[in-house]
Amino acid sequence: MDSKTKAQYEARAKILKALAHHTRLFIIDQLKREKRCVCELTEMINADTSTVSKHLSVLRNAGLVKDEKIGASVYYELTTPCITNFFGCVESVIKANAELQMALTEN
Amino acid sequence: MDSKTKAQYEARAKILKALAHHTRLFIIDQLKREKRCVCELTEMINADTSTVSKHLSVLRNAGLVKDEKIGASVYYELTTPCITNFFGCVESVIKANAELQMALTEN
DNA sequence: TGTACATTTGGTAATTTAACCAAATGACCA
DNA sequence: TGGTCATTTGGTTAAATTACCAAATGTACA
Repeated sequence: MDSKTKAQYEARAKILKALAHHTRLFIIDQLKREKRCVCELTEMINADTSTVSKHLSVLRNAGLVKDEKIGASVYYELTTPCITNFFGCVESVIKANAELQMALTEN
Repeated sequence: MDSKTKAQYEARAKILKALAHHTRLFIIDQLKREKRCVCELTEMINADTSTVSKHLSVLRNAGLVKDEKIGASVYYELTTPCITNFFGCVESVIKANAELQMALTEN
């Protein structure tokens, strides 16, 4: 694997790393529906505001969301909604794993 | 976020975490083309065999690949090829980020 | 049986991640 | 201006991740 190829995979991995946390996946799902400010998201998620803010900055650094200040609040929205198309396939992996597990425990 | 919902997002995050490493993304791309054994993958990737083996076990634990022993070799293949459909959207995020970066550095 | 090859597993050190608290910054309004 | 709400940033700690080396396990074959 040459260094150029490696850099390309690293760029992809950066995006996936940003998605790879349950709180951030929840945020993505919420933003798919509508813009939300940090305080709204914080209320939905059971965590400190600073924790939610940091999750949002991870998503922002990956280019997955953008923010807009309105009054004292900062609203976040998805930059690339296609990102949620992926979850269908993720779900099918989860379902397949569950079925495999079922089949194994039957014995 | 109730505990059931949280568990669902954690299940998704587990899959994404398994994908979130440049070496594992490379492996996924290779396996999309054809089955490969650990030694073939190790030769393509510049890393120790044990490192590659551990990456494969991460993918296996997530249910993304399955293995089959043939002679002394273990061949890996994708369980759910749809996983690669996602990369198109990931690329579009990367491209958008690059364009944004260009626009910013122009000033 | 002995040797070589393929793979996995265990151990260690360095790095990254994530959560919370506390403090700083910024906006709004009485 | 002073107070309050919204958000971000810095600091600390605990846990997870990754890479490599060394050693164990399994397969094939002379």
